[in-house]
Amino acid sequence: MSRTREDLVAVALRLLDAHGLADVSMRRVAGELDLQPSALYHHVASKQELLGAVADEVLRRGARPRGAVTWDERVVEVAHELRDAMLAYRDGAELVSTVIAFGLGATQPLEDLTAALGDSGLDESLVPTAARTVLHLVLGHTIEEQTHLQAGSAGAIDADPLPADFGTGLGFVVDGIRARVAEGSTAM
Amino acid sequence: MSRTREDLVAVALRLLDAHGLADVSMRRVAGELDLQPSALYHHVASKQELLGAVADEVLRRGARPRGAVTWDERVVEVAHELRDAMLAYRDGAELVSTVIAFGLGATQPLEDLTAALGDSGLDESLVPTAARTVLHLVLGHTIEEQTHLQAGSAGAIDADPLPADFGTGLGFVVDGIRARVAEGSTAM
DNA sequence: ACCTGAACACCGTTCAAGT
DNA sequence: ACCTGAACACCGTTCAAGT
Repeated sequence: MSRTREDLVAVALRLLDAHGLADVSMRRVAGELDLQPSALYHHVASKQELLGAVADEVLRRGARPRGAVTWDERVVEVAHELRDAMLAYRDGAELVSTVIAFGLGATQPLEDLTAALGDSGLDESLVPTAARTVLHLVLGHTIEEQTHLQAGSAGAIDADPLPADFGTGLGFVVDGIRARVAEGSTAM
Repeated sequence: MSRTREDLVAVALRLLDAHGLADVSMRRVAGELDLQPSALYHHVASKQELLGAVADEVLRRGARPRGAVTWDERVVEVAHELRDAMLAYRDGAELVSTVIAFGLGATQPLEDLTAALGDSGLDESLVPTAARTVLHLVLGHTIEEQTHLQAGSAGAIDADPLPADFGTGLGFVVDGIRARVAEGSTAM
């Protein structure tokens, strides 16, 4: 039977979780599918496109029902969902960050944050910046957290404390946005 | 004459700025110095160590005299210095972020932010998280800004607006930290 | 449409041997 | 101490040819 794009994504995701991002190569993916490397290019245009699809799959699998009603609780909810989705796969945070940086996928989190902040009453010219500020914090924190966790699980005496607390860092940013929301509404 | 470690760093920095991070390879650096690739390993232990030294050099060259006296002005000053230092070299933000993530250098910015926040009156247990929150924002924002600027200079009709404003995003974070400082001092 | 086989132009790193 | 030469074990991508 002929392989599908979904087969490539599934194999790449398995290699990612088992061996890390550095071991997700086109040649390895092809080998797992008993194909020549060149055959992959019938299903994806490039390795970057494949990684984009893998990142989207990581986020899709981490999707959860949302319960928050206020904008600030919604932002915190989306941030936690994103973090947990990335932590669920080895090198997940590095993968998603890379894909976002190169503009090849993983656009949902920014859209969700933008939607939540659109309901905040924040001046609409500030919404894109606020959404990106939250996104950058979540990505940066989670890369650091995951590196730390993976380093701990492979060796070390075990479980020294994380260098930063996610909820606290997120609180700084949300509090800063909230202050600007209040400022805007009193100026009206 | 025999080459020094500083020669490798200088060549790598030149390749970085001229061709981008992807073109900084051990073989290219060796070629520029008329050396065999294996000869580089007499001066650095690995490519990662060389990139760490290059990142430190980028930051060293971007160092400026500091004028701010209050903790919040100092944080903003350090943040702008870091951003400008990275923007001064092609792929500078990606390089510094990678080096920080892998723990191979570029430790000065976090130290500077930690020092500034140590004078804020913020509960000392929150200082590491606050410093990292600022650092993650600066790195994430600047990677995005530099990608956008480099994409614009290579092609496009030119200069569409940046997706986020640095000062505004930094303001959200600093305001959030300031709110916690105020909270701590009233609780005392 | 899907795949093979072969090639092109590369990588980082190790190690015996030379001076 | 510093470097060469050769090797090892890889990369992403293209393209003519097969079925």
